[in-house]
Amino acid sequence: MRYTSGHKEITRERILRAASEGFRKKGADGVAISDLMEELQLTHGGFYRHFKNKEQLFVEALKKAIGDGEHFLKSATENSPKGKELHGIIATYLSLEHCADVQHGCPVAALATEVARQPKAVRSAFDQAIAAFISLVAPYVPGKSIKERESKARILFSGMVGIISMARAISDVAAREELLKSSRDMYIQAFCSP
Amino acid sequence: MRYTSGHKEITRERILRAASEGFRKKGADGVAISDLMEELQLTHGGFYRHFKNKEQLFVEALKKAIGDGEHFLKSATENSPKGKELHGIIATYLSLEHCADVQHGCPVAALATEVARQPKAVRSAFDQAIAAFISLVAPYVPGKSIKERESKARILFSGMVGIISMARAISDVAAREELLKSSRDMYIQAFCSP
DNA sequence: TGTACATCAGTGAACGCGCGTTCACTGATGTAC
DNA sequence: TGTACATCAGTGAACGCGCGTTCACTGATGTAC
Repeated sequence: MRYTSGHKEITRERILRAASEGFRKKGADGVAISDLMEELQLTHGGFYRHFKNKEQLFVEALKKAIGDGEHFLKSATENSPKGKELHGIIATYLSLEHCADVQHGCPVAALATEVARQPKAVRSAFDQAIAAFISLVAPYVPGKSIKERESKARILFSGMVGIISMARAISDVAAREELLKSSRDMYIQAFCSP
Repeated sequence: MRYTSGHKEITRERILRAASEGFRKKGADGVAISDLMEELQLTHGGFYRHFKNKEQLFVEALKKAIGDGEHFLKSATENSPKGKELHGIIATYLSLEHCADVQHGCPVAALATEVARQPKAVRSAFDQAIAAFISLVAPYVPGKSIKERESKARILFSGMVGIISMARAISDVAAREELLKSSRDMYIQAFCSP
């Protein structure tokens, strides 16, 4: 072979990373394969040595983004002081930094309205993302039963997704920051007290 | 002229209505001008007698959808029993019917993540939609000052947008209905008590 | 009232571009002998 | 150890399609005279 062993897998990973950021930043229809490959100093023809087609790329890129999100969330809660985990999650999720950094942020907040129109394979991956978030967050949400904690976690997550996607759509900077700040306060108050 | 006076404006309105529903259902990139015109039994060439280009169509269609939303909201609150207006707004917005009927539903919930990537003209229209919703809803939100009511209305709206767009993205029907039901209860409880 | 011309909403062929996908080819390395 | 052949990640031209946009044309009605 022309390249060292493991080379192919490395290239595949590079494509996936670029795609997972590209899709979040530019949307499901906003990423052209030729641009994506060019970004990695490759030509578009080689893409099909790694993926069957663009849909497969989208699904795998979404899963990658979800995996990153889980990892981030896990390490964030582990590094939070005991009893302050949920507070930390909310403050981070609704931060100016997360809002400004679409390409590295939560894929659900970046792609929610578009995913609703995607084929089944994509939507199933999405279901997984939500389930993952819920099971990671639920333990820190106050509530009498697991069911209640999970239900609250779902509402919290959906709400925060809405805030971030709205904040990104708003063109007025001051209004955006005000929304983030006030919702952060309100969500912490609503979800972090027993 | 070949057509009766007022004919042109009627056609323009028909195009706008079809577009405003089409964009909500299929997304900003999902509506082809030729399909849109065919739906109205017209040919694609005539489109440019009515609109400069597709971007203008999108902006005007979005504004139309926003106008419809305001109208709907206004009549809904007027027909609610006194003191129950906010309860009615939340229950309607988070209903199964609204969730299932994207094309006639809230344009913000249908297009939020895509609008963030659109040009300024679109995003300004979006800002207006939010402002309109807020000023219509704020009077019914409990709070000490106008500022507090408006701030709460913004958080409520963003949260509901998130719930609906997530519910639509989720492929599992039972999970979707559970999310809508439980969030409806929680939002009513959180926002409708003084 | 009748005739000639202007208007303009709508038609449909054509253009150009972007983009997903295919395919014959390259050339460095691995393997068989 | 050396030679012949196979492999396959990556190349870049080419294909085909969808779609936004343009444009010469149509033909019924309005207007000027």
